[in-house]
Amino acid sequence: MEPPASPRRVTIVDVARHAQVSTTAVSKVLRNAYGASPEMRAKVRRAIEELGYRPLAAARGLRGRTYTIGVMLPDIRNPFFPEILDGVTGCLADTDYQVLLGPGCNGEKEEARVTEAMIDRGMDGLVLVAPVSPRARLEHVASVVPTVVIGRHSHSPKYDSVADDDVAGAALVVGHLAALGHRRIAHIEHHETDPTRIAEMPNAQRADGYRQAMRDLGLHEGIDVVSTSYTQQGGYEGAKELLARRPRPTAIFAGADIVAMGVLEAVSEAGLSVPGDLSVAGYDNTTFAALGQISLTSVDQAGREIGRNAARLLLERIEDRGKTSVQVKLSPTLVARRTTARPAG
Amino acid sequence: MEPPASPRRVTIVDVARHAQVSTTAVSKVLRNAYGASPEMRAKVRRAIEELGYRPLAAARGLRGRTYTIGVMLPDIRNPFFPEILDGVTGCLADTDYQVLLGPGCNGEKEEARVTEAMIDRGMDGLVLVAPVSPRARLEHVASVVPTVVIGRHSHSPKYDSVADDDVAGAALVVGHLAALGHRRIAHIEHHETDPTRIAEMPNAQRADGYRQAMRDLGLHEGIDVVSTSYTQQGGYEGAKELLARRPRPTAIFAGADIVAMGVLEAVSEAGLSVPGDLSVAGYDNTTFAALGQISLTSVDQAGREIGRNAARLLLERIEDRGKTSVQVKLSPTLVARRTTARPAG
DNA sequence: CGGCCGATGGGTAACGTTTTCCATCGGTGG
DNA sequence: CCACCGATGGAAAACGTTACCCATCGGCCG
Repeated sequence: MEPPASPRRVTIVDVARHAQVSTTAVSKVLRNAYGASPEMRAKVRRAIEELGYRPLAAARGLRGRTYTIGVMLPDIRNPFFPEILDGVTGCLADTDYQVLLGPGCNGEKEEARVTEAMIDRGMDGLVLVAPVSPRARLEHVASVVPTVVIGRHSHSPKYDSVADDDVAGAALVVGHLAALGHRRIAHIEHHETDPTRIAEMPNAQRADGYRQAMRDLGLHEGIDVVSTSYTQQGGYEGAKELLARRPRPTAIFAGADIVAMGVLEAVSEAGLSVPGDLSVAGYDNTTFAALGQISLTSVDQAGREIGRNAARLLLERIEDRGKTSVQVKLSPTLVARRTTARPAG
Repeated sequence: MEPPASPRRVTIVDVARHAQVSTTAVSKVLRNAYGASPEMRAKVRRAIEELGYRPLAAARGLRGRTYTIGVMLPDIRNPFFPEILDGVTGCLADTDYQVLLGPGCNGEKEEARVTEAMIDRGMDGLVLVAPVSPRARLEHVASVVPTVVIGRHSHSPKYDSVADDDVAGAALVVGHLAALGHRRIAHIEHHETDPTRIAEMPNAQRADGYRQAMRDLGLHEGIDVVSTSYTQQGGYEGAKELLARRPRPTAIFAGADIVAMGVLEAVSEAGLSVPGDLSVAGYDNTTFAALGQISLTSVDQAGREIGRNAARLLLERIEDRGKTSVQVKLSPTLVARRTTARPAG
């Protein structure tokens, strides 16, 4: 009575038979390959339509491509990453490629597992967003499959990279606060331990950019950096420490929005008001920052633009694996909101 | 000088040769299949280790499984979904299965594209989180590949479903507000148009639960529902409308946290204070809600538990595609925070 | 008119696994 | 001692697609 559970998938053979041509011909049409006349293409396309044929990626992957791009995000929770993803998918929407994401992975081990899994699944290209793995690991991945790395300030000949200019971003914040009249501007950074990564990571760049901007503005004496981590907890602890200073800083530049959230919590707990007693700025311009209740001054990284560039570079590299690597550096912009104002007094 | 770009991947044949056995034997070991002695297993495993062999999922998929589970999330931005994802990956961590995510897809068309893509890629099972596609579509997917649906209150014989008891969740909120002394408790719902979906969608259930709870508590006259959408904008507009009522409601139950964010914005714009002039509650207990600056009373859906259940059911269904379908309904809990209090006067 | 060439179409061997057999072998019950 | 049996191992045929190469066929050039 019931139709059989799995009515066997339509294959390229079915299409070929239905269109009265060879499987080779169908394959050529599928790939827009050379060697098929317009009439043939039309005939085959009709047959594909009529039969509802869809090529099986696994089978394609065995010989050619899987038409799949893998994107590795370090943390799904970070509201900055969806922007990047939108840029990537947007750029790939008109192509035959399909984007698949790895599950959030924090830590080298998880990263390795996910990248391996993607390679095993024959992905045609990988986009690694803010990976924490050492550079050698990234280069190994890139030697196996076309790869674009987002958010690392590295210049590898093996892969392309796209990143924001974090030094400039930090300078924007410092400049903004200084223009408001702040002198004692403190910074909360993410503590980096691994020496092989230290120069490449955005957090290090932001801290460097902060120091440099302070010096450039003649605020050398106001430099004050606390090392915790890019988490809400890290922001809370960092702020606790900074609020105990005498004299107290009049502004805190948190290295990430989530850090700023922790700062705001500590500040409110201390009975101080923002921006009356203290200005606070974040980084990433996440959804949090834009919320009316928070309205956090932050740095916007143009995530969509980053994603778009990454996708474009990846497609180019898939077409020509030997091409010389490219580094794209984009300029962030400042979004001033209600957590920053002139210092009191 | 340089090693060749792609030093050919290690295949099962290499392993077989290295271990001096047949490829069949290696395959058996890989799949823990019957017909291999302990010594043989040890020998093969050693060879795998020494050669760093990893099976190619694409090739496996052609005959057997790809050991890949696809998870479709409707919107990466919604901070509730990562919880579910954690539950799924956690449950699958000890297995050979790898989770891959579809990119955020809002709308039926995108959903169809992503599910098709996953099927084409030979995924062994699918987890669909809060899909908006009509039921017939879901059943079609489920007939092709083992599927678990999260967040739809449907009872299909073709797929398992896991959902929260949204009626109970709404009752928790109403009960909480009523216990605080509120009588005029308004609700902002997501407007559902499609009649085939209406009973299944969580938003409809929440609205129903709200009405029912109000009646049960004798607050029939206080029932007031505004239909907008589950977005910040929807919350903003809905609140505008509700704040214009005379008498004004003393509490607003937003159908989702993101809606509550819009409500808070409108309330603050109107010069009213929360919870002094108005209590506000959300739903989903997202990261937003927990932020100290927001501290929104919300309903926690135990996302991790949902994900865990979904993964478990999916594994069972992969093992036995014919098994009768199961519906799991979990109980939400209320998280009272600082946006709800006794009404003034 | 013969040879060559570009355009078109197809035959067939991969690709790396799993699956379905079949063979062997030592032991065991009759 | 023979037939049978469970345990073990392997040969070979799938799986659905693409890549490589060859065949054919007009037309065109010399």
